[in-house]
Amino acid sequence: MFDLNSLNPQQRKAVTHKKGSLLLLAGAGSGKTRVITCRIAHLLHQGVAARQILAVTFTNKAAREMAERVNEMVGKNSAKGMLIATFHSLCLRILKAHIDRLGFKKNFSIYASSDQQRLIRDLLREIGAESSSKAADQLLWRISNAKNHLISADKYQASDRDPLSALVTTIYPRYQQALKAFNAVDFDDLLMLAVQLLEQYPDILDHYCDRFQYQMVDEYQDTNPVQYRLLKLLASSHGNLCVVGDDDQSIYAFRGADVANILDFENDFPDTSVIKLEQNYRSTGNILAAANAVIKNNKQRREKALWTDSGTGAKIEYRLCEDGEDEARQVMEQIHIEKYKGKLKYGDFAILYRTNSQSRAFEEQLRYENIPYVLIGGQQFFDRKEIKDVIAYLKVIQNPADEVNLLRILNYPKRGIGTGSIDHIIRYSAEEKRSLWNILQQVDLVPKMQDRTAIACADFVTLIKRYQKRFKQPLRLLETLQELIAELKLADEIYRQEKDHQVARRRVENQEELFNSMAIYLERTPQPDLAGFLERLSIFDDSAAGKNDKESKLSSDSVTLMSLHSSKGLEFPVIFLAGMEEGFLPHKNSLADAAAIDEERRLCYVGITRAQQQLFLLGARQRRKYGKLDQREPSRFLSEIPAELLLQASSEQPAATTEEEKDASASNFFANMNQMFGD
DNA sequence: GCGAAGGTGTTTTTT
DNA sequence: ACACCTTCGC
Repeated sequence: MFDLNSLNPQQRKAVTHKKGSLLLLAGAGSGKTRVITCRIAHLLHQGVAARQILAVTFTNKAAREMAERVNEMVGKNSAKGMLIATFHSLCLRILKAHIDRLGFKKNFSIYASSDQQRLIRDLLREIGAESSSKAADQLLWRISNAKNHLISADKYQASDRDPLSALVTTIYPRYQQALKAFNAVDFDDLLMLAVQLLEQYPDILDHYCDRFQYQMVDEYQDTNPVQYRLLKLLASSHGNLCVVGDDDQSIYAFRGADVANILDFENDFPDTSVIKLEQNYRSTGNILAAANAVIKNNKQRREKALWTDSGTGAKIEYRLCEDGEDEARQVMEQIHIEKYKGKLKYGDFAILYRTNSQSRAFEEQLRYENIPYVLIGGQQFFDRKEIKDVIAYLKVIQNPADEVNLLRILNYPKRGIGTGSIDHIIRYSAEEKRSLWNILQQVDLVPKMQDRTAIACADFVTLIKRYQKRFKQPLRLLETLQELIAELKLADEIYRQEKDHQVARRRVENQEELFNSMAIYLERTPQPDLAGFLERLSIFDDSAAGKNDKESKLSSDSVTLMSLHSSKGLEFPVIFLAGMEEGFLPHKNSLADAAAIDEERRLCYVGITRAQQQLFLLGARQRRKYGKLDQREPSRFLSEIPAELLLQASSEQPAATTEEEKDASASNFFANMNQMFGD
């Protein structure tokens, strides 16, 4: 249970607020997650049924953590029936129940970026346009943007000022048609189609309004127009919407987030109560002072006065390093020192950076030092070809209309259906206006087909159908997956294609990781099925990913590596903010645009405010880039931090490359240690 | 259908 | 620098 007296007056007011809309402006570290969870507990306590409560977050991690905390507070049983979901999983739920009204079948596929890419490139090729992956990415970006702004394919307008938009007007409708023909939706469709359903069908809207009498949204400053519309619809009948956010932590403008949503909330929802949470319970005074000093350089923001009563704490340290490798080494050194000095665990440290590619140097160094770590984000696991191949099979088994994935596996592993035959079948399917799967089932009716190819196609169809049956047995999902991979002899295929045995073995092991994902899924799901497993995979639930790191999973005492974006909402005793350089933070793509620079500054603010006790800022003088050396400048944000808060050090050492030099740097580490504890 | 050779881009952030 | 992809010759 929780104690209302343990909350400060503003928090208490927020927790006990019952009906009507509520805007909670919660500064970093002001205990907002605690307020949300307490509020849920309080509602339950007041007799609100769990199933009437909806809490929406942006990330699966946040959703999971919130659910855990509520469970701890009120017990698993009382929390049963409550829905804590991300925007995407909430919408997926809505679609799964009602998507047939929009002309899709319930076994629809979800297209992630690689599927989208393939599809767009095919469409570009069809109309004879350049179909490079870059061109496809640009188009997908535009289409995604349109969807985020609720602009459907028929409403999309080309603009003279935007040379690419003409192409979007041709491709976007075709893309949507193809998706529908393949019984597939993409990530943005999850939201857009859910909104369409709620707008077009009052009975569906009523059902959800009625079901979710109390709604809470975390990180409201990051909502984009579709998400805003969705919330507005869901709260339309009762207005019991409680949104929590901080305009200073708005960092998702690039995917359509509009800070105006939080700034105008009071106008949108009449009779809104506004509560500000300004007391910070996370960081030391110095860290807060630095954060405040940086963020105050932004013009458009709600003035907030974060304060703490927990003392000034240690100074913030800035290290100017020689290069990227040196930067990583400095972090390792500091981890050893702090761990020894402060009796900290590895799990108390996080290394944050602007771009995921920066993780590599740290990973190498952590591995070299045998320090356990977890890498958050970067969907590289599912981006691996060998994983995508297996998932393609599963998607086709689930939904044979999915032609992107059907074509991916039709001749993989090789079964004697060459590119010529495939082209022939595709052409025939277009002429007959029948789906590929439809044609394949009666491939003997296709004219001018070689017998051998026809037999191969028929065998393929039999295989898929056989597994469709097998995967219907929920208790044998794992075994069936293993049988499928064994029957396809995918391991042999990998060893045949990949000459390097080490690499090949790694790939095979990666495929086997999917078994772990499946096992985890089966453990956690009351009524498992193939569709549910695929959903988990495509919605990037990192718990479903099984993650490639077994050790760090088991002994969760690991250093955390992640991008600034994924660090939002988290906190660590010691934070290393790496790459404090112009071009990284602010990122080079935002240098020309003042609004973008402000967003980078908020990103910096987010990073600083993750630290509870100690903050280390690092940057390099030079970095290796495409093999060349690149000179770097310290980030402008560094100069916005008052000098008296900073302890500066610059690494004089040239980059150590040989083993002897590495030893030298190790002895240097002990020299530093002695210096620290000498007197 | 295979392998070699040459060409390309990679590095913004997420569901 | 390197991995990945496409293309071309067989």
